[in-house]
Amino acid sequence: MNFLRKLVFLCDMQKLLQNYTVQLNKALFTKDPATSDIGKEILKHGVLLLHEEGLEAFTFKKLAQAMDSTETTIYRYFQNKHQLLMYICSFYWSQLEWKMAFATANIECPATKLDKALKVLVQTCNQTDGWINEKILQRVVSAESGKVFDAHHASTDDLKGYYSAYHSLVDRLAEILLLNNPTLKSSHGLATAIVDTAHRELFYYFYYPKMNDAVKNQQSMVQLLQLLTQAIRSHGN
Amino acid sequence: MNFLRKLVFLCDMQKLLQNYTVQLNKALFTKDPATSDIGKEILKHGVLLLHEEGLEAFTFKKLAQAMDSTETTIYRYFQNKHQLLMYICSFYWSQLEWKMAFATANIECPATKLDKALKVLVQTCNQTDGWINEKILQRVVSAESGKVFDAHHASTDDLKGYYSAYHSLVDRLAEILLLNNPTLKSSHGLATAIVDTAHRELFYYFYYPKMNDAVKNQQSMVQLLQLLTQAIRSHGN
DNA sequence: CCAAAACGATAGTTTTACTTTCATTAACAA
DNA sequence: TTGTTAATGAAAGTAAAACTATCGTTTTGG
Repeated sequence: MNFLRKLVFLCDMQKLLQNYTVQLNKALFTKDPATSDIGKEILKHGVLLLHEEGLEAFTFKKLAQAMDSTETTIYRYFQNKHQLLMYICSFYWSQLEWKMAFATANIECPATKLDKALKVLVQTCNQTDGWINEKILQRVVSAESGKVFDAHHASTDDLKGYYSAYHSLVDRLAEILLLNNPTLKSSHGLATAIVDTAHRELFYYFYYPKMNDAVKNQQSMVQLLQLLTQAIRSHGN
Repeated sequence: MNFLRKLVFLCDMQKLLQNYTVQLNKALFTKDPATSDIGKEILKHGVLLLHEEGLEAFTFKKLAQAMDSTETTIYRYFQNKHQLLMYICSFYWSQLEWKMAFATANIECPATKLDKALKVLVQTCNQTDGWINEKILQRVVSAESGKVFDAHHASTDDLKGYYSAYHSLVDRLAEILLLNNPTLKSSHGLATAIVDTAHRELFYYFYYPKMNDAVKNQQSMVQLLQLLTQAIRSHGN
């Protein structure tokens, strides 16, 4: 793909994503924020405030002030800040899966498909003018998503819905892995490891750039994942 | 190494670890818990209670009750529950580094050294009779350590000390990686990714065993890391 | 045995994380 | 039009968490 085609491709995708909304699983909200203006305001300002304050210092009170509304209203949409964070993460993952699907569509070669999928995982978002700020969204998810995988969950039934966006993304990658090496026995586990690693790399890239020689730049993130790719293809042979 | 020698090795190591204490960095406490009996009680019961309740529901009040002391006393050692969690994680990492050093000592072959180092990372702890319950400690760290890597830290100066145990572990692994492939440019970044991946695998193994086909058993965790190993050795050649 | 540090007991403050109630507005249906 | 319902806002209140302060007692090390 030459430079121009790449540019057209990216613009096309960004345009399509500009007004991206999803119907996420019911375990993620009390009232679906995607169905009302005020719901979207909660998400929009929620992302910005989470970025400024971090999950610990973030409160519904501050959020209500920031979006010029009331605590009561926010509680009508989300049970607590963790549910809101999980919704936001799921939104991101769902969007990421969409990007991955788009980037790998109509590509026959398994190796190319995998390469493109991995690049999507570590691509930094720069779009700041959509109804949700994707650049900030990515930073928030990379910083806080580690906190949503909890060992102390209520019931295992809720779990499926709660993590469905994440799993959907992982599953898509797992399929691409299998295309590259049909003998892989733990494609799902590998896909999980890869997605998590990509998230961690982005986290270091954004917040600890000096701490980690591997993530001085994006190129090195891609390299790390390619290292994984290499291993995947040769595994079992 | 045959079965008997392996057993002797393990027993030896466990004995040495039985009364393991460390002087951890000053950024991790107000008053060093390793220097008093009550400090150790805080750590011991802290681990157990964190395991039962999870970080969210865990409070110093409950901890004080569990160890038959007072909130005030605990606050004399730790500023808040996050600092306590970080201390506990650092304790674990420090111990893990010790195990890694022990397991790889006096081994010349880089490949064997790496293999042993990786196995230490995904080895499940079963010791429950030390002054600290290692089995529970490992579960707590695998469940909660994701929450200590925060993007919203006070000053960058404190950071070095705050994460020094973690980095020390990563550095040791990075050195072993370099022995295996001196051309590696991002040994530190790779080591970070491997340690994190190992942690994640243990987390899935303990808490989501059915969710992830890769971690049905420990063997598959080792396989995943060996897959990484393979890649590391062949990288750049 | 004395001085200093460590600990416990009690009480108090501020903030968070919610819940409750009721009034207002917008929407839409008969 | 009017009546009904859903959505939001405003205000107040509660329970618990997350500390802080004071002071008396115990422990310990020199």
